[in-house]
Amino acid sequence: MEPSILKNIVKSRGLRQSGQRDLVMETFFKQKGHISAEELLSQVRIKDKRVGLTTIYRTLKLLTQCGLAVERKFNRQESTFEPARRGQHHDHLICLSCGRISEFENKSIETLQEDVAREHGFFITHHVLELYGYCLKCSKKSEKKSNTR
Amino acid sequence: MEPSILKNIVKSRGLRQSGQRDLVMETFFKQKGHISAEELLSQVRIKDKRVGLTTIYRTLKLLTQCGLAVERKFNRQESTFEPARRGQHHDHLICLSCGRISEFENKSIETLQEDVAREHGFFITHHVLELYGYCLKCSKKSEKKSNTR
DNA sequence: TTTAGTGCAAACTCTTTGCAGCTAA
DNA sequence: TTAGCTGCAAAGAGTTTGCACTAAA
Repeated sequence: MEPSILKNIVKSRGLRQSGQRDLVMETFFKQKGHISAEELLSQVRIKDKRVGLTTIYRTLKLLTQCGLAVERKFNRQESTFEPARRGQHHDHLICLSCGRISEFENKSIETLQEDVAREHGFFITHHVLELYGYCLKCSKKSEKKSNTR
Repeated sequence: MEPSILKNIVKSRGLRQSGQRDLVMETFFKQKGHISAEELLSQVRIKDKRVGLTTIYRTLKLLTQCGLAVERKFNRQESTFEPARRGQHHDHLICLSCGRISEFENKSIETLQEDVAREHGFFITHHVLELYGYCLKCSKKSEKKSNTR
């Protein structure tokens, strides 16, 4: 899916195709979840040890600018990136224990957001909705622990 | 309101009362909105030029740990802090043009969030809902500009 | 007198930039 | 041949930490 779009963008912007960039992009789109620059680097370095962090950042920036990647900052300092899926907005559940990130979509919430915006004379371009807490697995674990205590 | 709570915390933790910390806290609770460490420093330095950024960060951390302040990261790298109001959760509208932050509360959205969490077997501890876009003033400005163009 | 608090400078984390060499077109 | 691409090292921004000094109790 992505490769052709990518090649067009690379061409139309007068950019060059390069081995490193191809590898970074390929690796990025192969994984599905949220990945940090550092994590992507170590994935990429499995195939080519010479790639630098700078190239990772530059490629991710390029992808983000083209709308092919989305940058997010959850809890932490560091950014994570995920492949953009056209027209498919979604929000996130972030487990504070295991760090797992799941996604959800809820049209009713978005409608209510628009209502809020209207009341405030505000025009929404985008939003961030992140639910922090504990996933099923981690809730069960801590339940067990507190029972046997 | 806050001073007594503060003094109790300071006492109960074996901390000392100090001029700088008092000034930082006083300045912080006097303003209502969202303020960055850097901004708070310049406010504080109006009254006492010798206070350092370190003290600001240390005091804000203390307040955050005590639950008297809430740290938020909107768009940018830098954190902003706001006085916590007990039991009063609210979410934010952030104008991308003028940077103004307004607040709202919407129980229906929160109920829907709980529904989503239940579906995923997820236990929510807290959430972040930020609506980015343009406030009324800024929308009007850009409208004018594009009309006269 | 003791020990927490302070400011400075240095360190740290994550990200970006300058630069000289490299390489696709 | 000529730009864009690269990795490295250095620089940035925001925040934290080590340290010697100061000051509250």
